Amino acid sequence: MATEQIAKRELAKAYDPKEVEDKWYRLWKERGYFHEEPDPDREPYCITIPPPNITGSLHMGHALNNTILDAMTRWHRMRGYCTLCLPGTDHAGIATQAVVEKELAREGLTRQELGRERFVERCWQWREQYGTRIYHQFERLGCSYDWERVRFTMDPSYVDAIMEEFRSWYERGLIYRGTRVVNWDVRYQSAVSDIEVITETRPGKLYHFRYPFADDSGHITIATTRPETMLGDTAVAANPNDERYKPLFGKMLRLPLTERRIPLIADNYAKPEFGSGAVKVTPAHDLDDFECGLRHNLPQVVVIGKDGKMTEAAGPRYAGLDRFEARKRIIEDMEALGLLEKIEDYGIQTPISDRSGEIIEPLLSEQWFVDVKPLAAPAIEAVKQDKIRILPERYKAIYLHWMENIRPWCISRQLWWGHRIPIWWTEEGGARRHAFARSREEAVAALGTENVWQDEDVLDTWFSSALWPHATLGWPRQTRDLEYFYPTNLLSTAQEILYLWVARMIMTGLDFIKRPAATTSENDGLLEPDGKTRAIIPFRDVYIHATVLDEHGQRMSKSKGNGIDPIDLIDRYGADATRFSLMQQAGKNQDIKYSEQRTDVAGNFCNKLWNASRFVLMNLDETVTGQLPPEGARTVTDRWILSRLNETIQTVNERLMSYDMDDATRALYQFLWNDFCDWYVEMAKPRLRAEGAERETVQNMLAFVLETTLRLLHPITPFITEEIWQALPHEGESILFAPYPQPNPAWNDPEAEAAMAATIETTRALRNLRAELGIAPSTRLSAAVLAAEPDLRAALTANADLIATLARLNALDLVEQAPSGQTGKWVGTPITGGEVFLEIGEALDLGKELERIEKELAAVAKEIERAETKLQNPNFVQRAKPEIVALERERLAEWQEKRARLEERWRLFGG
RNA sequence: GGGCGAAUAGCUCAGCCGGUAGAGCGCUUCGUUUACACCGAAGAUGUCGGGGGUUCGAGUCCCUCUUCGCCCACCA
Repeated sequence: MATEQIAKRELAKAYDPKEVEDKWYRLWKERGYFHEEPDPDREPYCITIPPPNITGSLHMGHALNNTILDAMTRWHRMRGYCTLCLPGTDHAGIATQAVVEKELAREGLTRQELGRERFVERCWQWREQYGTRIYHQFERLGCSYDWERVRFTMDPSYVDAIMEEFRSWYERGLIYRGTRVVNWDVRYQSAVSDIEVITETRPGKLYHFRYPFADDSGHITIATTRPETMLGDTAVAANPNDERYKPLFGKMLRLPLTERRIPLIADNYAKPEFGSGAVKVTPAHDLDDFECGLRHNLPQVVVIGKDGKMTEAAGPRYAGLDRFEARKRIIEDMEALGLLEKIEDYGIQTPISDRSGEIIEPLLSEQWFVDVKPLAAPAIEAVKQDKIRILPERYKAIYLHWMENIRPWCISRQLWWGHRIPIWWTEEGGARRHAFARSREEAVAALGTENVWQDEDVLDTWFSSALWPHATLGWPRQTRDLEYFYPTNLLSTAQEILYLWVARMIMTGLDFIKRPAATTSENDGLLEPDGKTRAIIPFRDVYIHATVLDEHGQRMSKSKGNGIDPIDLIDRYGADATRFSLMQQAGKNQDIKYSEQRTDVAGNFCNKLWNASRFVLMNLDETVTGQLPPEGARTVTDRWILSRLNETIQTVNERLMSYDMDDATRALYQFLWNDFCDWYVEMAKPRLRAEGAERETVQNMLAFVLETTLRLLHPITPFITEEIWQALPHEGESILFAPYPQPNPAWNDPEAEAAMAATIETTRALRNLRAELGIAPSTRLSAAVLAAEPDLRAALTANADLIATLARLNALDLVEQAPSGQTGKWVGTPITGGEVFLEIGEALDLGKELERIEKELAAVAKEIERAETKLQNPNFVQRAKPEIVALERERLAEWQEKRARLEERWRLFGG
């Protein structure tokens, strides 16, 4: 196949991304290019991709991230690393349960009607059917992931890892059962963790209620945004230093609408400056109140149930009402009792469940928690010591701050889809006991009775994804993959899951993966207190990519309908263009306003590459090897393009290394379009018309530079580069494994760069003259260059013919002195170190030419004035760095010379 | 309430260690020159958000204000 391509040495006339991309992806995959076995003779490079939810389909954030991941993978593969990029998916507890429940609802069913077992079966069916759709989308994007190593967070081997994690933490007492106020999602009827709650300021009301003293000696006013919780109040608190309440502490109040008597207590939690200074305390429905309640031994009265409806404890008048219905009735009732003092408009900080969008109900309930403090300590150290690098650097501080203030992690979820908590219970004589067990048998053995049942809850999805890097590589088994590929190299992800996921992977990695210090390097992790083992980091670099927003800077969301579908972009512009445009915008920025115009531009770039390649290919003889011609054969332009290429190679490698993909992409764009196409290819044209050595040299140069550029571009635009590379003379079976270009100091050539700069300036000056005089490009003229400076003369000697061709002239002569006495035939304009002239025949309008010269003179005068002012400032001359002063003097001299030449022409034309 | 980021041409964005403000798109004028009109050539376009400060010199460093965005936070 590949050999047929080589023999053809041509490309289709029009670039069709779809055809090229489908063909190559199939081939790469068939040939197993993405799969590598551990190779001890090479360095490993490994990425375990952030597993998308099985409910997910590719969005722009995925497209950006996976382009970055694949580009990094391809770059390292080409650099000779033994490379693994491991894909997978996440079972996504709440999200999946939600879609399956929705599906059931269409059939008129609820999960309760179906029963747990059958519901979980339905979830599995769903995942079989739709759970891997996104893999195909990754393929469309060109991701070179190892499809032989895909992992799912509910694979049996992955479950082993979760069991091991749970067992270890449970046995060490890090997992505990606790009764606390948790964030309750009323829609899904499950607890969610703090970081799955988003706070929104919503317009609302602040209600001021009066609570009378039990002895009818007056009342205390309290304020609340959630009146329905008052039914669960078990105290009113005021600040111990609040003079207004000091004499009253200990007195009892009558809680309106109930028969309850509650005390006025003193607690620092009450802020004297807020409202009346007194605050109602509802230990069962507010985290602060809960803690306050613990301090004062207050009863906890649950008045809102898990379904969001009022409980029996709320009293017969309210029980069974929805929480917001109850709120209305309570306000009415309080008003009727004359206990509603006032209602104010108020912006309420409202907790919203990230998943369901429901208002979170803080609720007292029994849950499983992980005490993460001891796990956080090493995770802080590893980042502080830069064993793990977090980029852009600003996220390091954010991470550290969060980790240092980390709170217990609620890991139980009242869902059915997920990993059921491996805890078994038994009850004897009213006393309950529990033990860790992977199965009923283990449970019976552990608890010593047949009367056992498993905990009903499942684990937080992040409890499983926290193990991703090592569990996907085989842990808890000591596999070859784990040994070789761990620690992984890069974790690139969105900023919103820095805490949810990244922090937790760092904690589990360091906690579970330990290796003998002697066999590891200092960079691999943290030395344990015993001095003999090392806790190993999960990855070396964390890169936080930008958020992709729409072109108006709005977050893309389904409800707003402003999302861009990357697959749609790929269909219309090609995966290469989509990837290129994403990489062009992927740097250290916080967000990307994505406009389709960027993809369009990237598509044009691919097209340009395609056509330039067609040109090169159609000008190659069969004998061309694509080897770099020997130094002696290279012309100034050849040396120049090599020098430019070398700089590009250096920039691209450096910038990829620091995750400045935007800079790398820009450098490639500019090199290919401006240096290679605009100048080198144009200058190659006349040389290709020559015969023999001259033609052969330029053919080989074109092939060599283009082939190198393709390799440089391949991580960003994999498909088009493979297609063209196969048609060019090349070594190897696929560009995937071709060596990535490395800088070669020998190609660095300031002399050639200077000569080309002069050539370009001269060409432009001539074109500009022509355009300003309105001479049709088809009119052939003669021109002359007066090279007053030896440098300019040297630079131009070799390129005069090329300049003539590029400026579309009959001939360009290098002359000793300005053509004079021929007013009306010659026009001229100064350039650096000399002057260019165009012989335009008799048609010149003298008045117009004078005007043109005067315009130029005015511009030059401005520059001279600026430089002179600067140089006349004694402070500048004395204090600025000498080389800066010298440079300024040089510039002034240059401008003065230009002025002299212009003035001379002005006089010549009768000014 | 804390923290972070952004503000540069009409639009989207580059500008590293302070030393003559750049690109792409759009715009104007030309153009079928044997790769490309998804192109080429020539052009026009800026109080670098405001105000202070440091400096011979500030888009770049410091302070401050304004606007927008993000993250964190238990204020009823």
